[in-house]
Amino acid sequence: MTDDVSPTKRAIMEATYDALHEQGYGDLTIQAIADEFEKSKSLLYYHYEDKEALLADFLEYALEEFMAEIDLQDHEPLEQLEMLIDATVPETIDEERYRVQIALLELRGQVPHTDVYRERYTEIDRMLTDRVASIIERGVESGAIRDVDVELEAELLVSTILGVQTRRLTTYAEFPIERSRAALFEHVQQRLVAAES
Amino acid sequence: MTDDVSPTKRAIMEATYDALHEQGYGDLTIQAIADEFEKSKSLLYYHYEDKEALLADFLEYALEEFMAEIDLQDHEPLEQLEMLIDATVPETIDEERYRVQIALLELRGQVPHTDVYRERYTEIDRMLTDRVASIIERGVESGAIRDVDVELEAELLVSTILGVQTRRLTTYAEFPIERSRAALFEHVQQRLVAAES
DNA sequence: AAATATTTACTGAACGTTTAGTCAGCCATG
DNA sequence: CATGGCTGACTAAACGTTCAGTAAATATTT
Repeated sequence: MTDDVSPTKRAIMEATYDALHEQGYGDLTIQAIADEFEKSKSLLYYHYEDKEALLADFLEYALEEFMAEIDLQDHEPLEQLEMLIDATVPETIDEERYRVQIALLELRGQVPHTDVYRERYTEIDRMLTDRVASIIERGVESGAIRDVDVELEAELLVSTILGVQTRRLTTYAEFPIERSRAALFEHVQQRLVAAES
Repeated sequence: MTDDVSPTKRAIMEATYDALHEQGYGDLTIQAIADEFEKSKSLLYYHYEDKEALLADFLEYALEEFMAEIDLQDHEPLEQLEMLIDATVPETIDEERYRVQIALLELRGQVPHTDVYRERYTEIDRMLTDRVASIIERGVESGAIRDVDVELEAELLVSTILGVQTRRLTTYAEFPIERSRAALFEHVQQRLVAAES
């Protein structure tokens, strides 16, 4: 959907972001989306069969935005891991990233009751974990990373990142994000970096 | 509320659990709660001013159940940490624990739009982190744990636990819970346990 | 290239249903 | 016979969804 989609559908997705941001998932009505949308409410039904279809598409849209953010360049494995942390748990979080993370948090809560959502989150979780695992694997091969259990380390890192992200979004602003970031970076250093020989 | 509450209010809380479990937060209506409740819908309004008040009370109720689950006995610090992991991320998750965790996951998604929720989750987050920190501190004092940055280690462990919990609940059953548990236990060993001298 | 038909994007008003919330009154117990 | 716990019938507003219709763009015929 990233590029090839009609401007109208894109506008609907943006309106859904805004509505979700203002109302939360519990009060997310078609009317609320329409209110954030320049065109009419009925147009939503021209483009989508029903509310469920619209929201399913929105989740895909939001996940694409998330994946785009962590599209890492060619770098050393250790640098890539640090870039990943920096992208998922940035020191200061701008409006754009904030609304993506909030949206994904809200929709995740709906997973236990919507099978399509569960599939999407499973998919993204696996993609992310595999991505991390392959970075670590490259590091092991090049000698930059110790000969660790690759899958285990990937699981651990992904979980910790998600945990920090979630706690940051759902507690007050005083949440010690610098401490958590430091802990994440140090975690990578201590568990993964090969001892100098 | 754990003990001193009327049976009716308790029944309302249980009905809310069931409704939340069947409908999800998005479709959680007063009627849905009443349907899971032996008595009438109007009675809900006899006991609570409105839906919001009922849900606020429910969150408190659910958080108490959660806290009760991790009420650790007197044990060695390292044992306590392992008990904490075992309570929050059990190998197999029974119905009771599952519905508590699901409920807390769903309500957490609502935090960005409901200040009362944010306060509660901030509170529980802080309590949990402080509890972990004090366990680690005791370990350091007794020499069972290395002389680490206590707050940092507590942050890291709490985040990782939440991350594992969340991923487990929002991906398919194939989620490698054993690997995640192993990683958590190993994490405690490797980062916290004092080297034998 | 003018005239006509068809399709596409879109709207406003309306539909039946469901929602949160009210209220007059009932029925047991003290 | 008063009071606390409780109910069923009710309402106004909000809900998701439909639909008849419009105006502009595009395709087809003449």
